[in-house]
Amino acid sequence: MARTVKGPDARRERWKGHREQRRAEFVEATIAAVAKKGPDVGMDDVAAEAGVSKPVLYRHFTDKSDLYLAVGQKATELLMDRMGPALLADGPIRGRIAGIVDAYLSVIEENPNLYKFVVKGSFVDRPVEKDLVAEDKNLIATTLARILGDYLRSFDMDSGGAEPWAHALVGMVQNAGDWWLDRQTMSRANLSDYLATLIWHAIDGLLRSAGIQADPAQPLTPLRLVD
Amino acid sequence: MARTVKGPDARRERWKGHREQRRAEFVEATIAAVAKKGPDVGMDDVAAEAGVSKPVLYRHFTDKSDLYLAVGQKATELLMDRMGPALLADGPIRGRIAGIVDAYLSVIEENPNLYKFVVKGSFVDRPVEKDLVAEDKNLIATTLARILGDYLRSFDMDSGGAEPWAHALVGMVQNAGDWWLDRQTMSRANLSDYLATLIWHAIDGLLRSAGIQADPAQPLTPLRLVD
DNA sequence: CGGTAAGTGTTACTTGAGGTAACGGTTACT
DNA sequence: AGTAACCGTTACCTCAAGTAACACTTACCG
Repeated sequence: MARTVKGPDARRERWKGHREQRRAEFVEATIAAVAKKGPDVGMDDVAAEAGVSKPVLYRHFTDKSDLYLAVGQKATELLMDRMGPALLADGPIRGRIAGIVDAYLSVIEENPNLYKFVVKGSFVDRPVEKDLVAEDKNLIATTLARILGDYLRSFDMDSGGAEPWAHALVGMVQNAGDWWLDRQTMSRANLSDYLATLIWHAIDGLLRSAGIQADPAQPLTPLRLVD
Repeated sequence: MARTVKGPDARRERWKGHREQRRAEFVEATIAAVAKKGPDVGMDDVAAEAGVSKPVLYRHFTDKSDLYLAVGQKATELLMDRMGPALLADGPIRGRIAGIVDAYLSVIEENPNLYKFVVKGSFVDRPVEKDLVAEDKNLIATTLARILGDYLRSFDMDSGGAEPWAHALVGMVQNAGDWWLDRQTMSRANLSDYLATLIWHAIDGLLRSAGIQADPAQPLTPLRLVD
């Protein structure tokens, strides 16, 4: 009798890990199928690529858009794994900027097909309720806004522009990245440097306009006031 | 005999203007239908909105994506009518920047639904061969690159960055605009000013780094060398 | 005025891809 | 032995894009 207490049924738990692994496997299959047949593959194609027939796919994903979201999640992970450290890294400001920009560019350079697939989003017919790309951009922009706001406040400057500026910077890097990905007319290092230069000058200009002379080779944090 | 030379047949020409007018009418109907039923309207809905049945629509548009392109074209016109003058306008550089940015923001502010419809592009199932949004961005970026390149060259500076910077600026304004359109937490004038400030500082910084002191209140052209 | 080339419009169909029903087999906990 | 989870299949349903076929109108053409 007492043994029935030990949990609903071990059979229910037995597969927990397995299901996730299977989903991941289908996500990979989708990416592979997209690489082969372009971004407008069908569910049949994906299933075939996974060596399986359609209903199996639908046991693991409720929907085409569910599958799309899973692929997007995977892409988000790839991106954030690289962006996170770059965003949090400490050090000279100019170098930090270049690091963040280059982290982004390296990810899209290494996974151009996946990137386009997720961003264009033409895989799903109906608009998806959860816009992963927008969420990612928001997450990055929010982080950036915090960093930037802190930075400005550390100089006792008005930080009202931090949020719009953060979103502006995100769009800036993304669009420049898109352009670069299409016609690769310069090296990644070159582009990173151009963009970092632009961003640094913008920030430097903001500080100058408040009468502050910042050194691009100096880290941010040491400058922070000790409240 | 000689009269047969005067053209194939007047009956063929009779409708030329009419067809275009009809297309425009359906484009309007599409915009209206989208406003009513969200961005995932069907062809039936559009036809109904126009007070007509589906095959009529298909006499004027080969395709759903053809209709989408026509709507996009219309949007492009709206945008370019406002951006063109702003881009070509002469005057103090700082004001020019603000003018260009504000021109863009005013268009998306006045036509938010149309803007989202065209940019999200979820109306078409299959990816469209002609990416209008990309084309528009390219056109603007190219114009910007020319202006910026000329400006830098007028100071005998390296203009290699003009192209990536132009694309960066386009993405910057677009993304900030998207963010602003979603949560309208500040006035348009405010955002324009923030963005213009950022851009001006970036440009000013580039010049400074070359030892040039530019005045934001001075127009560009007078500065140009007289070759 | 008869012929014809454009247009107007309709209802009823075909097609293709997303998604489901219903069925049977396998594994391993209870 | 029983059963709860999975594996997998073929054959179907559904819905929206796009088409076929048919009928009527207008006005140029000879």
